[in-house]
Amino acid sequence: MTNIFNKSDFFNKVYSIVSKIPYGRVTTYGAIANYLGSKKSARVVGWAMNASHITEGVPAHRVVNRIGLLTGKKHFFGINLMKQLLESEGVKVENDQVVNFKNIFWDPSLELQ
DNA sequence: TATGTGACATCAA
DNA sequence: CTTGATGCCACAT
Repeated sequence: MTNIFNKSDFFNKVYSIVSKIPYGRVTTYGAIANYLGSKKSARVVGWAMNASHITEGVPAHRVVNRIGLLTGKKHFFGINLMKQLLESEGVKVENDQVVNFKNIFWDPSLELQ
């Protein structure tokens, strides 16, 4: 695979990982940050998502916080968009929280290999 | 250069 | 259970 990260690694790494999230699965900011080596850098992952609206191939709706809460939904076009996208993939969302989150959680450090 | 903010996570009280 | 504080890194002003 071609490495697009030369200097600003974090952002591009985040994009790379997020774009690899399988259909119908979700992951967390912390999991990504942890995979990148800094477990406490989850905020930067969030920042990357914030800038991802200009980056294609980044399904930011598949990234939620550690409890499966759609904290970033308000940053989408509409409030319902994030939920709609997830539900259209088979991910059930109730009260802005992913149902069976544990079940569909996708951990890059475990499954990306 | 310094300060503040943020789609988070974790711990202490 | 809730609230507050701290760490982390990039970006905006």
